[in-house]
Amino acid sequence: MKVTKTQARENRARIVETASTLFRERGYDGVSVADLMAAAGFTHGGFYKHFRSKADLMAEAAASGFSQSVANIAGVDAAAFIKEYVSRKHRDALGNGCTLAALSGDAARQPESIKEAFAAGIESQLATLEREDGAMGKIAKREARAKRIDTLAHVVGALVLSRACPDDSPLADEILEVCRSRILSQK
Amino acid sequence: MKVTKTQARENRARIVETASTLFRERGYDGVSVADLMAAAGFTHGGFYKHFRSKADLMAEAAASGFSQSVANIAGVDAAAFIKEYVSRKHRDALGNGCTLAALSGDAARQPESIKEAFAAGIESQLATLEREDGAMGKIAKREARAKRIDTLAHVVGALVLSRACPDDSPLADEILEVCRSRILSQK
DNA sequence: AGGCATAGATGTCAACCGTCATCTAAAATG
DNA sequence: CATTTTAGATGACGGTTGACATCTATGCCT
Repeated sequence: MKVTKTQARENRARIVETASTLFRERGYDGVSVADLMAAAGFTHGGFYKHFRSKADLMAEAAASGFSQSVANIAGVDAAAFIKEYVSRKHRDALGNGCTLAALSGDAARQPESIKEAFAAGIESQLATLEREDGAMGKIAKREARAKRIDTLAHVVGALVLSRACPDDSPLADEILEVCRSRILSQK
Repeated sequence: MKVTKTQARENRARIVETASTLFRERGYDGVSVADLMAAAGFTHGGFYKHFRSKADLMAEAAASGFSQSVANIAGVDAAAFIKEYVSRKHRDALGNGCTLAALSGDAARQPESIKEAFAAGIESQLATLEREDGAMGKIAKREARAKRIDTLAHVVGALVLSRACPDDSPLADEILEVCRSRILSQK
């Protein structure tokens, strides 16, 4: 059955959003096109009317995940960001959490087009963390960027490591708590 | 054809080692049992004479990767470890690099038995980094462990993020260099 | 030396993969 | 209102997946 042009665009967006969540939960190889379309409420056939390939969707879904993250952290200061990011709640919310933490490992083995989406996602994440700009010299500016990159890597590493531990294991929580307090104090 | 008992044990070990490398390169879902056995020089049929399932092998391969890492960093001091870990060479050596950096993202979606192998791997990694023990009070000891956990998360995050960027992209190198110098200086 | 146990080869299984050709019914266009 | 366009459904394709049953030839134990 056919559908309004606007409806079709909405459906497409729904596929991308569903994919974004599903990929974070199960990884790129853990989600088939048929799974995905079923989760979005369609049969698998229509997929290729919207996307040229699964890889194309992977890149779009990543971009969607990043812009969702950016929207979530817009307006919060560095300390609040760290506290939310390095938390049990975030760790246990795989499908709705940060795309970087959930899929960077997978992205490393994917085609260049997806890595480009990740690089763009990292940059936009860094730009959003930029809260204390104002008047700054060149050196201070470079230093501020370095600090943001370093902090981002740090929080991602903490989350990734904690998630690799068994659910509810002491080590998983210890990693989170230790890293959270240390990242905050050295900011 | 049958084979000596020792030969069979060697063959089994070869399968585990091959798996350890292949999994790091392509992820758990990116390596089929047939691929793996072929890479180790066998046909796929014999696999289930050695392992109860693919998941069983995944856990063993992870353990093998961790003990390889531990052997590599035994005897080096913290600064040298950081310099080697957060380097282009390590980043570009996926199959021979740290299992934590290559597969933690995948492990998060795997059965509990594999996460247990990762938790054990993290602990042994921490124990190996323990170089400056000597006489220490309880508080100092806890502080030292916290520092090691924090550093491990930090270096893993740096590598994971750098690998998610396009090959030879400026951002990939920037992340590595920024994080390396910052982790070293704040040690 | 002879029978048993077993490593590995071979082949098969149903389920699944990404991709696409085809059909359809309704929306868009005129 | 007639024509063209197209979103989505259906179904099929060649290939691959993890798993396992079977066979065979050989090392092992008595």
